[in-house]
Amino acid sequence: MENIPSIKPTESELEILQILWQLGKATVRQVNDELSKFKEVGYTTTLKLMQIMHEKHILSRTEEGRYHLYQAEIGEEQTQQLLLGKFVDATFRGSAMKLVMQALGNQDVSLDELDEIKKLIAEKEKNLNL
Amino acid sequence: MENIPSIKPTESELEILQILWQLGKATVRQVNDELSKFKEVGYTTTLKLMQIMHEKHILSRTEEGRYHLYQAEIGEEQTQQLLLGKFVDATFRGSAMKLVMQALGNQDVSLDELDEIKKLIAEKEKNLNL
DNA sequence: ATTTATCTACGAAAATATTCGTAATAAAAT
DNA sequence: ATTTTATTACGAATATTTTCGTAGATAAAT
Repeated sequence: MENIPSIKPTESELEILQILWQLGKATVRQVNDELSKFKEVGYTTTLKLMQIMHEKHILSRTEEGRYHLYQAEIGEEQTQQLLLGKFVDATFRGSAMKLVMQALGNQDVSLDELDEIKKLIAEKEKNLNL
Repeated sequence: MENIPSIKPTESELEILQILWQLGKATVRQVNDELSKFKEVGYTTTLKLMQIMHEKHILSRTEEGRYHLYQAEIGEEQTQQLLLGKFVDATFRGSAMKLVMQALGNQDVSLDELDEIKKLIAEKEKNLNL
């Protein structure tokens, strides 16, 4: 880990990353099984994608006997941060504020979660006031 | 307007939409000039894209003498909402909460803006408590 | 009136992303 | 031992997105 991602994973790559962030290490078969739960995808398609991701150093892999164990080389939060920045720029013209307002306004967020957000805001305000 | 967007504009299309949302109506030349401020792009490239967007009913156009005036057919907030939903799913596994936390934590948000967000949260809580 | 500049239409090239077929290999099952 | 199954490697086909060259038309400039 610890390779600041500067290139954006594609959508398919992100799907695979999500699975690997959850599983830690996994074989192509495992990843493909997970993918198959929500989309039709051939085994060799997944394989090829993971090989490409390996070439790009998005994934590392170790040989375990006959097969390969793959692992994400870029961190989840790190990647989310990168994608979030680009998304804010492209979709909200750089205004994180607008994005947050829309997300709070229209996506599902529970009371407890709102509380957590309030805490975070309080923290932030404290820091900004220094 | 009033055509709920279900297809996602591509990145280039979104760039053009951003400009048209700002300008209202505009010619290809105007849009291309705006685009040129932050990226190299040939006139015919922009033209072609806008023609394609017109075919897809993302843009409407009226003929004014020799040239065309284009206008966004899908609303800004509507589109942001659509893209936000997909983005939350793809990047934050559906958790708007996580997205908001990350956005507040790491993107630039001012004190005033935090205040606004607090107000929105208070509103939301009121509604949820009913 | 001719030339120059500007616009649209169109097709196709280039770049990028996704999918999959086939072959080689090795393990597992019969 | 042979067959079946599962795996990787590889190349190429397909699909999608982006870019741009060329041609035709019309207005503007000379």
